[in-house]
Amino acid sequence: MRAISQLPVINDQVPLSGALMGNLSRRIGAAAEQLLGELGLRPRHHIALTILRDVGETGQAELATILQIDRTNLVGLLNDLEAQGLIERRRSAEDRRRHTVALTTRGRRQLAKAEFALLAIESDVLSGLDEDERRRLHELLQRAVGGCTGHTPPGGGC
Amino acid sequence: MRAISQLPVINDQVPLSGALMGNLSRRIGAAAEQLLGELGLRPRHHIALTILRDVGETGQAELATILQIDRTNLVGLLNDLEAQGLIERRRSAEDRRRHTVALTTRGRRQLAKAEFALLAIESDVLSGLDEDERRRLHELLQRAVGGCTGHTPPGGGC
DNA sequence: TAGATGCTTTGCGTTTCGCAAAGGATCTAT
DNA sequence: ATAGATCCTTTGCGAAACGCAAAGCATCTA
Repeated sequence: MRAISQLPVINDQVPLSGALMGNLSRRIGAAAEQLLGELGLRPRHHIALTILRDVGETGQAELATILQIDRTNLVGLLNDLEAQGLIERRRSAEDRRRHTVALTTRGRRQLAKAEFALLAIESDVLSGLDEDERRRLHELLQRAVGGCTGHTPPGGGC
Repeated sequence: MRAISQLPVINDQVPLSGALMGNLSRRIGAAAEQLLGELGLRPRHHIALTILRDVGETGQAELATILQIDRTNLVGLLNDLEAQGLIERRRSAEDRRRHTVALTTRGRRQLAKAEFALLAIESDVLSGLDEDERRRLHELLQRAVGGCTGHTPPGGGC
């Protein structure tokens, strides 16, 4: 979490927003990583939990696609989460080969806890903006992500 | 460029902007990486060039601090750039132990070229926003980065 | 019954970093 | 001047994060 690609500080002379967003999200990310660590999670665990909450129970193959990681690596990730009791693997009733993954109540609580703490981090990093501006920023970002919102389908592209 | 931590797609139920910015900057980053590759640059090269343009001629130790990377690794990065004639190492007149680094004219041109192309990428990724909204987004981001703008001093924090 | 599919495990190779050690050049202090 | 620090460079080691391929088990489909 200290690589060059992780903490560039760019004074964009050309109106490039990408660098600014990258900078801010990295600052947030750095703080978030530490915070999540205290909860026994790594960033990717948090991401996986979030996705699981949003899409609901899913098969592993699909989950790997959404997360854009290799299936074999997803296994280890899920093992971690399962060991902490945050998710459950269930055999699908229709196709008993499949393992379906779902958040447990404990997982839901942990996720909520993490997000509450993350909110505090953001307030801190975005302290240059007042309440109203933060709202507008969030709204603009959502519209920007828009178009291809809702967990980029298998293709990924947008 | 396909790691899990690189392409999370989060539907923030809690108003978290970090995830959204991360998402957008990663989309931009992915396209940027390819584009830069065609110019013979890697993202970190681009970052280094940008910093060099902004801060002007600097010693390597200071540069490493700004970039938040190890001095020993900076050497290789500079070797790459020097091999392409984008930067120059000069021995400092005051302290001949020091190597001072500066953009060459060629480096300046290459950087301008890269930024022009990056602008096109952003327009594409931010197509959900109109001209005016993009301006506002950029302004908000700058204000957010603000507070501790100007290349985070050695401490880094902000 | 044969073949395909889904999850898991293991192991290999790559890339990217930080860090430590050592050497040459040069500055600073005594 | 001589000793010690400082700056850059090189080399090598080790860790972490991934992709990928191979193989096994359970299960579905034809």
